Amino acid sequence: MRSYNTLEIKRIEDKWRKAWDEKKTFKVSMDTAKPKYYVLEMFPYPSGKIHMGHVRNYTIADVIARFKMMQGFNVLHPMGYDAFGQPAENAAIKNSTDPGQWTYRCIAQMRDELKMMGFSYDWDRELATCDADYYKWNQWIFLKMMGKGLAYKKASPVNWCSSCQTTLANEEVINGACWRCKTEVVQKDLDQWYLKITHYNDALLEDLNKLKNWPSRVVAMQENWIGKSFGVEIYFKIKKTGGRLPVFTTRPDTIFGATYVVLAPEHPLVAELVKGTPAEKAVNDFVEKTKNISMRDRISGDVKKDGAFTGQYAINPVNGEEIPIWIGDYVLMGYGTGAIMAVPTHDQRDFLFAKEHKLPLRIVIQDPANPDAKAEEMKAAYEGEGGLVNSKQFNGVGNEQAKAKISQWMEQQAMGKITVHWRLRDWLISRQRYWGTPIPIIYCQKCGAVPVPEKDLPVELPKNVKITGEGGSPLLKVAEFVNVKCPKCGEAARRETDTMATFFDSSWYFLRFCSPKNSEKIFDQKEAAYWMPVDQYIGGIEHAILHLLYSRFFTKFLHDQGLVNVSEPFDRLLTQGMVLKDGEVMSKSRGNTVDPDSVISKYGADTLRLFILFAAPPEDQLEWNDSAIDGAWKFLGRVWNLVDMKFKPVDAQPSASTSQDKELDRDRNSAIKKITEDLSGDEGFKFNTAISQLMVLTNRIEKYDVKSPEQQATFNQALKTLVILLAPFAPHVCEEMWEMMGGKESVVKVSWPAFNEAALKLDSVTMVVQINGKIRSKYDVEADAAEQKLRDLVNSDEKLKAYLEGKEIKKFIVVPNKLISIVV
RNA sequence: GGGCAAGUGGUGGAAUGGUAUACACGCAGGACUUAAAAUCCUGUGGCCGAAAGGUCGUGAGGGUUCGACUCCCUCCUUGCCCACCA
Repeated sequence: MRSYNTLEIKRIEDKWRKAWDEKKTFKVSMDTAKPKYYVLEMFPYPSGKIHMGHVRNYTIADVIARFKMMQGFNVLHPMGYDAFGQPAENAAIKNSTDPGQWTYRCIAQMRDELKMMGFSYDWDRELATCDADYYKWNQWIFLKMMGKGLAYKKASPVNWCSSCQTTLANEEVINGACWRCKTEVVQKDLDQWYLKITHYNDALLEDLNKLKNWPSRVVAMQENWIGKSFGVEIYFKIKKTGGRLPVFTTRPDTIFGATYVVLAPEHPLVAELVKGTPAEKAVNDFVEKTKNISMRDRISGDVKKDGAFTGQYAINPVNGEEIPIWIGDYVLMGYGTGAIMAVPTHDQRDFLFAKEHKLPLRIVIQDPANPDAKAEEMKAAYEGEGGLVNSKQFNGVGNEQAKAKISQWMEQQAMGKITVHWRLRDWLISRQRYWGTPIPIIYCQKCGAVPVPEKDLPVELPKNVKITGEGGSPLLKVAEFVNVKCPKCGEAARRETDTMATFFDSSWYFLRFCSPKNSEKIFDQKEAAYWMPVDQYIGGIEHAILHLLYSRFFTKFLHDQGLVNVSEPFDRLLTQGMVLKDGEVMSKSRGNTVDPDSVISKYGADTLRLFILFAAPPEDQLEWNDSAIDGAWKFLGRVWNLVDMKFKPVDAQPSASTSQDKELDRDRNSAIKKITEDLSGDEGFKFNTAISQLMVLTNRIEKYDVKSPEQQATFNQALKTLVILLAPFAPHVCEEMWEMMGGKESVVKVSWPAFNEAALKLDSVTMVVQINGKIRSKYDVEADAAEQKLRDLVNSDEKLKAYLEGKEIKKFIVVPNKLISIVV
């Protein structure tokens, strides 16, 4: 008898981790004869220690990977590190170390911790984005995009984080603050590199329809972010100059109700409009004032609508009316044309602005519930539906219908143009930081911005650079990096010193995993054609927009270059829930973390894996519970004891003679069926119920009474099945038990068992009798009993007499093998 | 303001039209032990009842149905995402 205790478990886990490493059990290569399965978790930033969020994410992936291996798939399950980024620089400043050294040290530690969990990675494919042979291909992609006009430089107001001393993408600004450090973001005019993600507006939106196996909320979030809106660009005329003033609206049905026009303070026409007029000073003061307000305050939901009158008028093309031109801080330069027509009666924001500045109102849509409404008496804008009024030839038309009619009419009359506007902006990728991929550009006095020739890639990031955090790219101070010759004309030139946003690195790593060692190409096309798409992707919901949108963009670009044959990278997506402690997200700053290390040293990795999957469905939040983990430990101990003490090799065929034999075989088969379904993921992965089914089978096996060699064979068969089914969840201890039961090779090489439908059939079933919807009796009857037989049973039932006597049976409903429902 | 989830015992959760609370945690009682830990056994939604049994019960209210945690309508609460986007 071998005891089941912490020490023994530690010995077993070490033994099998070593065996997997030495035998390269999880090494995989392309094999067109076998069906492939690519399972991938969002790779970590290597901060050193793994946390429970990682454990949860990677355990989910590992169970799927191992299950698919046992089902006979050729499974690609790689791991790598998203290794560029600011924390390394921050650590460098704090500890005066080199970001590179710090990062590689963290990677080494992280690798050890991942190995402790027993994950089934093909370690030969490991990569880190800070390796030059990885980021070389970042530069390559950048140049390819540039060649297609999809990477370009422009001067524009950008989001600037004064704490991180760098620019940020729109996607990195959360509620007007930096996503990383929560510092308020300010606008700065800078000349920066952009990727033209908007080139793929339509495809990114359209193809969301293909993502049937993504959580609907992620699809909705992306749809929202891309933000397609249909409307009309209406050409107002500026009275003074006769120039054209286009405004964008999604409500052309309200055009006859426009009583003023508002421009964004940043609108290029503002200065020209007021130059030399009495309004000039007031307007310029207002523009200055808005500039100094942070974006966060400007969009803080404050309903007060500030603005200033330009003294100028615009002419409404549909009726020739002259209406005042204002500027207002509620109009944003970044959307539409940066100018709006205001219809205060039917838009709440316009309503508030009109009230604030005493501007006129006119009703053009009649509220059916309040047909005699007076514009002057309105307390709020009416934004509902209704028939048009005060709208000339369109009076009486329903406003939804009027949208189309008026749009078409305006287009015919050349008063405007039917247009589509997008919320999605081009992606700003320049970062004034050191620890990232150098942007492969050389600036020459004569030739301008010259791409570094492909043969000169990678542009290597210089080592031993002093990081001070004092602003400006640290690379600026590295003379031998900056001063180069122009690749075109050979004259002295200057290298770009900004690096790429790290989201660039993670936008295509799943492709590199297909052939990570290829030094000739970004990836081997044949390998990518075989492995892509990722069949199952797993990660946190926090990447619902950023990373997942960028990855889709890159895949579409590389698809268009003919490099990859899929246009969407991830077939199925699972967003796992957060791990909580005491009702709050586990985090260092809250001080409520549980260290996976300490759990592993007490219980082993298998218990941790089992608990984290059992405690909640994968998408839900998971509340950490120190005592509940004992349950997982005890369960593994019970299975262990069965194998250790009750398993006895026997030369006999399984018995099926007694009812308990048949029952055990039925339990075995139904466990196979249920667990196979739960792990298939067709209706979501249900690890928690799969584990409960393993517990049920264990309970049944424990109760089974062995009295003959044949019954020992039945018992052995059930126990072997249990260990096989448990193996993806608790791989170390299952390898050991499999070996104890005579297994010659790794349990992951054993085929996943099939279930026998016939064995699931019950001889007798419990049927429930309902009278008027209430349960009044139960019978054990043979399966598939005829209705007449059930009627006889009901009629002879003494218990039911009280309910049936003297009453007429109106309905007699039989649900086969489940229940009888009687209505009296 | 818009969108998406979710609301079930003391706790995590199960059941997607058919016996609500599977499986665990916790708790209570018992066995083993000098004792404890570990392990094993039994019980465990509320109320009434000695028991048999009855009755109520899945956020609230209504509806469909022989039958509703499940479907429909109205509302409440919580979480997440988006948001002066015209």
